[in-house]
Amino acid sequence: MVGELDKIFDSFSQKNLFKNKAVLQSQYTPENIPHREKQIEQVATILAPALRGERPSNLFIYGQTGTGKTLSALYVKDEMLKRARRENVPLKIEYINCKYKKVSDTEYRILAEIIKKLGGSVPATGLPTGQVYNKFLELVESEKQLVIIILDEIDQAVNKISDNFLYNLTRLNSELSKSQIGVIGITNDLKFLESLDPRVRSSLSEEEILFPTYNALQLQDILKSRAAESFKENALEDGVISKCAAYAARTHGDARRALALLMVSGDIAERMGCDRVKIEHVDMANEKIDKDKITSFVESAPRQFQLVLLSIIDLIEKGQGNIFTGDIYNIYSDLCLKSKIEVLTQRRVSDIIAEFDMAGVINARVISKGRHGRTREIKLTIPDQEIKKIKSILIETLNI
DNA sequence: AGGTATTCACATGAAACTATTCTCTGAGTTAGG
DNA sequence: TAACTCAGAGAATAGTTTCATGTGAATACCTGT
Repeated sequence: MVGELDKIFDSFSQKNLFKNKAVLQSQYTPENIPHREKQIEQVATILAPALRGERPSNLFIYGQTGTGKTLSALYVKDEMLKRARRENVPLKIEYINCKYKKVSDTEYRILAEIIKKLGGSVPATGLPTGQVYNKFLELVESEKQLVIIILDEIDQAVNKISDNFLYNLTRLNSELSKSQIGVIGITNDLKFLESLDPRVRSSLSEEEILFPTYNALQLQDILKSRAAESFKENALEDGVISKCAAYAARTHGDARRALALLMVSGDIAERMGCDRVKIEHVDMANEKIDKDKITSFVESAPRQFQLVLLSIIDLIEKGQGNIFTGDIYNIYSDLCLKSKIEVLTQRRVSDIIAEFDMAGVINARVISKGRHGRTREIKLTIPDQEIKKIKSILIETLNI
């Protein structure tokens, strides 16, 4: 049955360029990680004592997005666990991503997450944090073992919680007798360390490793090795890979982006019925990625955000050159009144605008107009042809 | 003319408040022995 | 009597409001020439 269906699907898309698309997705862990041998080696060296049952130094990894930090860390983690199992070393390494909301972005949730991974359980909420700490300690102490915790995107956790959490975590060892804890922090915020409390800094970053950005050539290598597995033979025209690499290198050498670019290019080529991926497909893919990011953000944004954005678009369409916070707020509050949605304070709207800026939907710059005060000057980053489409999405979802 | 002081229109921060979500607890209820 | 249900208590979060303070430069206001 399944085989028959497959045949149908196969004949449907004759121009199947992919061999295994998953290889290009970001969750995929490749066999070898090009141009990170040195970093991986360093990580391994630092963590190696764990295999002898000694507590390794706390480690701090930093580097821009898409430089292979997480990948390398996970790779070392897997290798070490394999080894530990073989040699019967009581070692646990747990990976926590502090960024994904709903999963863990507060002290409580992170702890709960760790506990869950260690095999315990706590209610998702409702317990005093101190009790969760105890539970965690109990769990670690329940047998003699070494626990290494990898905290990815650790900066997210800290600016949400305060660095007390890290301080506690690094100090826990003094309360443990049988077991020990090691912490690996990963961040892409290069200034993160400076902003930490000195006490935390010194204990957390006993060792530091910087993951440099990839240059275009290195990106090409990465793309080539993945393309070989993901695309069918001869599916890529010459120059496609270097074009992807070049685009990604322009945005601080982000490998993740390079891979996404390659994948979307392949999708586009496939859909257009081409039997090879051409260079122009990469250009289209590049635009599409930007566009999709904005569209999905806009679609999933809360109502109030959408209203604010709609106000901005209104102002743009009225042809005003410069748009300021005050103007937006006026239009916005009118809009709210008309559609009977409660009006938020200017303070809040100001924050919403700032968030749009962060998301890259708009480009806001704080300027001073002298006697006429200080405000944000706002430009939309959505290309003109897209504005209408976004506007209709907004109107539709807002149901105005 | 050149120098200071004001002043605007918000930005930016911190604290406090609100609604909501989730668990746990224990009283009251039910069903079976 | 054990199991079950369900309202209420407590804890925590997200999203906001309230209050407070900060700020860059165009303009108003001096000052001495």
